[in-house]
Amino acid sequence: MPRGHTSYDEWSVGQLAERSGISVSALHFYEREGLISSSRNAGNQRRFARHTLRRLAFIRASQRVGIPLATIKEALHELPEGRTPREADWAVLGRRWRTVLEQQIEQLQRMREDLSTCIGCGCLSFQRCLLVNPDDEMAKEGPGARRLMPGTPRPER
Amino acid sequence: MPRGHTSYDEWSVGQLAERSGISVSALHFYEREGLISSSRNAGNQRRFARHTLRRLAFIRASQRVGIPLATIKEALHELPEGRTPREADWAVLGRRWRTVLEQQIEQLQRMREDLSTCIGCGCLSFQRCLLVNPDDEMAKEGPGARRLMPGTPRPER
DNA sequence: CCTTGACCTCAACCTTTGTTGAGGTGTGAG
DNA sequence: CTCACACCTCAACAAAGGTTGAGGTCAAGG
Repeated sequence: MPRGHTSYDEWSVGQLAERSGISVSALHFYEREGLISSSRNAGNQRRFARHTLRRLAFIRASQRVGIPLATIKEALHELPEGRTPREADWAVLGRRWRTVLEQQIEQLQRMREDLSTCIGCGCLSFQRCLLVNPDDEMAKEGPGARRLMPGTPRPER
Repeated sequence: MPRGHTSYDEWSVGQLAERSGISVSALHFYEREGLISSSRNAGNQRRFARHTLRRLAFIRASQRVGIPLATIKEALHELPEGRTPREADWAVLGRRWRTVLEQQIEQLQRMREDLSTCIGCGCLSFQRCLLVNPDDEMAKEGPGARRLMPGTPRPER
């Protein structure tokens, strides 16, 4: 360990990567994108506060739900800037995400319904059910990879 | 309508695009990628069989669930090549997708649980719950945009 | 003293899912 | 006959979410 003096309050990228399971390059990327932040030590190396691990947990969890980084970033910007976020601060975000989650679960359940009723019953409305989904907002999105999230606005099609 | 003679059995890209709500460029793309196929008329224009609309419905529906095109393609290749797929053929795919759907719904529900128990109760295991998700396969995936699907294998990290 | 390991920056590249545009063909209508 | 319109191909670009590599710094251990 070349760069000793492992403080209890600050972690290097390497340590953070190891503890979070997120690669160093991804951490750099997240910092560039403004999802996490760090200070620098005398040798210009990043030092992350301990609570960064929570931000990372939140980021990863949100990604698993299909929320794009840009949206996650917005949410994270609602956390207090100066002090270490408390349980209550996270709870606010948690409640917001719950709503999103519930919508997505509903989406999937509706889809599951469609699959069994439209295909299962042999009716002819198969493609109407699947294709012309009445409350399908995603179809209006622009180019690029599609995600489950209603997502950020994009240029017109 | 310059190119008249609208057969009941074959559609031009334009017609298919209009009926499916999928752009012409996307249809070209799907054909290049082998998700749909067409024959050509005398003037080298694409002619799609009527049942292509069902394939498209299936593709769109699958995408809404977060399944990548490569996986959808594989599934579609299980449809009979020669004849027009029947209800029963689609039902097979439908059942497969149901399984995927159910897994994803479970994923999301577990996540919702985690959010309320780990954040809501104020316990300290927040990041353990969210970050070290025991059956999280996605974390092992490579670069690129992440999707909800367990997905196709990728090069090592 | 020199090597080694962790760190730094910056630019280039990767995949997915398409869109956009340039340049060309074919045909039905006026 | 000419125009407009739908179609064709091929190449380039887009956005998200990173990875990879080149070239350089710094401090500890042999």
